[in-house]
Parts: sequence; structure tokens; C-alpha cells
Amino acid sequence: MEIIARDPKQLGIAVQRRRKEQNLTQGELGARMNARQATVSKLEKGEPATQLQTLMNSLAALGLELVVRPRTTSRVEELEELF
Amino acid sequence: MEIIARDPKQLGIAVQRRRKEQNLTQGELGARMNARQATVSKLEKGEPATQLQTLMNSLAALGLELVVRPRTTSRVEELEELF
DNA sequence: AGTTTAAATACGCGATACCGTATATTGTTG
DNA sequence: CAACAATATACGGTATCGCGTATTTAAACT
Repeated sequence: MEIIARDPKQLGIAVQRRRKEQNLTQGELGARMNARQATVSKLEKGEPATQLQTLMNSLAALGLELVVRPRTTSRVEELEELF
Repeated sequence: MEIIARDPKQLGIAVQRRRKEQNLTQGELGARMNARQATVSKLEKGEPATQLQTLMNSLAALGLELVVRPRTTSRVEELEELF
């Protein structure tokens, strides 16, 4: 399932959802990414100062990846670039 | 254009590519996201300790968004989950 | 209700972000 | 090659991470 994330909070939700799908606790996920349970907690809560490394490690541990793409405008999928 | 990012470095590359497409300097992008040119520089270089906030602000300023999805396995696009 | 498991918080610590400001490098162009 | 533009680094300062360790809430289950 794809989740669009435009802020740290949505990223946290995506991580949490996936973690639960795999029936992992924060502690177990933390163990797989060499982070503490408390760190996973903050990440899932959408702490904006979380480090990129922490996010990417969690995604790797959960078998997720990111795609960077132009913002979709929901309505017109193919909106033209400014140039 | 979509860019798959599995680590901070690839994220930095995605940001930089987009910034150049818009003919912006690091300083100009920084101004749009309330960050210093030096911060943009580190982000684009893939500094792993960069904060999520910094990344998300840059994406917003560039009209980009993230999609979180299961890792693609390149070969067999539809590989089954363990359960 | 009471016990156990999980998640959210806390304290001190070392490391590093990002800030303002500034400079050193590197690139580009005439 | 000179001159300017852009990027990479640097210094002191404040803030916060993530760490180890631990505790406090909050959930879940018998």
C-alpha cells in the first residue's frame, strides 16, 4: 500500500502501519534497526527533528522504500510544470 | 520524474535534481524554506543526520512529495510477502 | 481486577543539527 | 586569466537527537 507523506507525521503513520502489519513491537523494530524503542516511538509520533538516518533505517527494516515525485494535485494528475 | 530513495544520499540527489530543474540556487531554495544555504548543501550531500523537517520543507518548497511503499524487487515486481 | 506486555516519557551525556556570520573552494563566464 | 557566482566549510552558540537506563502510562489478556 502506498502512502503519500508530506510531513513527518505522515511518515510516522506509514512506519507504524507497516510495523503493525508485520506484528512487530517498537522494541522489535528498534532491535532490527539498532535503535531504541524510545527512538521508534518518537519517529512514529512524527517528531520533526528525527534524523533521516533513523527514518531510512526503519524503512529498510520494514521492507519499505521512498519515492520522490512531483506533488500530485489529486484532481488533474497531469499538471504542467512551469517550464 | 520519480526517484526511488533508500538512503539519505539518494534523497539528496532527488532534491538537487529538482532544484536545478527549477533553476534555483541553494541559497534561493534555502530562502523559500527558511533554511541556510549551508543546510541545503548538507541535505543535498546526503548528510544522514539531517532532520526530517529540513527534508520535508525542501520538498514542499520544490513541489515534491514522498510516497512510502513496499520495496520493489526490480525483477519480479509482484513478489509475495511472507504472509 | 490484577498481571503482563507495549508505548510514551524522563535524566544525564556526547554528538551534531541548524542558526548567524563568514570564509574557502569550486565553477562559470567574459 | 580575471571576476563573479555558487557551493562547501568553519566557529561559537543553542537546541535536540539518540544512547543507556529507567520509569510512567496505557493496552491487552487471563
